[in-house]
Amino acid sequence: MAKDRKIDMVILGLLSHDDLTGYDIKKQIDGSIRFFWKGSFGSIYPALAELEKQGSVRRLKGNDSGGREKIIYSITGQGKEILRAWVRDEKASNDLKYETLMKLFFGGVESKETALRNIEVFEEQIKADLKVLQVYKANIEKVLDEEDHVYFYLTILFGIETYEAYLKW
Amino acid sequence: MAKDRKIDMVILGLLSHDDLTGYDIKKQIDGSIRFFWKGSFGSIYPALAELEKQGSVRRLKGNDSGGREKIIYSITGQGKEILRAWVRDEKASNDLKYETLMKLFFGGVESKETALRNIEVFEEQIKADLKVLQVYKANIEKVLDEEDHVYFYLTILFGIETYEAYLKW
DNA sequence: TATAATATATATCAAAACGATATATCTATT
DNA sequence: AATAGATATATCGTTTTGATATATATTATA
Repeated sequence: MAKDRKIDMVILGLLSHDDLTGYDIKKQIDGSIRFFWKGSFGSIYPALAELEKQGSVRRLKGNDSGGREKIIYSITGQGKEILRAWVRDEKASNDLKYETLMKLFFGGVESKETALRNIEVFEEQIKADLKVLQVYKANIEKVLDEEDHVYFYLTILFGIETYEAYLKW
Repeated sequence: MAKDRKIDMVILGLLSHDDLTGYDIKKQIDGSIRFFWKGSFGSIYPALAELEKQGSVRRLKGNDSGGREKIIYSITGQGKEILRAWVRDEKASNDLKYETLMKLFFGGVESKETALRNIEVFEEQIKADLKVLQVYKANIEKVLDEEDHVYFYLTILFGIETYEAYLKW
C-alpha cells in the first residue's frame, strides 16, 4: 500500500454521512470542517477518480435528464473499512501553518504599528469564525440525542474553546 | 513574480535573528515555531539555494578547518526588505490540518472506545506542548525589556492560551 | 579503547497538495 | 435579454511533504 493521501480520508469521512459530488465535498471542507482541515479541487477530483478505481467509492448516476454533468459519489463497504482502520490508528499528524502568527513572530523587523495591525486582522477573522461556530453549536444541540452527532458536537465545542482563547489573548 | 513560497519567509525570518545552516533552520522550525509552522528539509534546502541565487541570502564560509561541509547562511539587505514587505502585507492564509480532530469528527464510524482513545492521545500531546511553552515563557520574561523579544513573547503567550483551551475542552 | 548509536549536515525524489485557471451550465436579478 | 453569481468538473505548473541516501562528528557503552 504505502499510500498517504490524507484527502482520501476526508472524502471517505464525508461520504460516510452523505452521498456527495466533488463540489459538495469542497463546500463541506470550506464549511463545517474548515476549523481543522483544508483541501482544494486539485486534490479532490483526482482523489475521487482513484478511490473509484480502487473500489472505495462508486458513482451514483444522476444525469437521467441528460442535462449538466454531475457525478454523485457514494462510499462502498471497502471504503468504510479503510475509513474505520484509519480512525482506529492512533498516529496522526497535526500540521499548523499560521501565517498571521508567523508575521507577528517576525514582526520585530517592522514597526509596532504594523504588528498591531496584524493582531487586529487576526482578531477580526477569529470573531467571524466564532459566530459561525456558535450557530453550528446551536443547531447541533437540537439533535444531540441522535448517535452520530455527538462527535460533531465535540469537535465544534473544541473550535469554540480554541477561538475564545484566541480572543482572550 | 507570482511566487508564493511561504518557506522563503520562514527562512528569512529566522535568518533575521541569527546566521544559520539549513539544519539549524529545521531545528528551529521543529522547536520554537512548531506551534504555528511546519517545514521539511525537502523545502528548506532548495529554497536556500534559490534565495542565494536571488541575492536575499548569502553564504558565510565557515569550512576553514577543511572538515565537514557546513553552509552557514546570512540574510542580506534585499532579503530584509522582502521580509519587511511580507510582514506589512495584511493578507495571510492560516491553514490547519488537524488529523486528530478529523478522526474525532468521523469517529461515528467506529466504537466509542476508539474515539475516547483518540481524545486521550490528543490530550497527552497538548500537555507535552504546554510544558515546553511554559519553559519558553519563563526564559523570555527574563529578557523582556529587550526590544525584539516582545514579539516572541506575544506568540508564545498565544500558544499557551490556545493549548489551555484545548485541555479545558 | 573499540564500536555502536545517535546527532549533525546536505541533498534528492516520487507523491501529494496547492492555487489558479479553463470551461460550461444553471439560477437569480435588474 | 443581459449580467452576475453559484454550481460543477477538470487540468496544470509550482510548492511541499515525507522518505531515503550519504557522510561526518559526537556521545554512550561494553
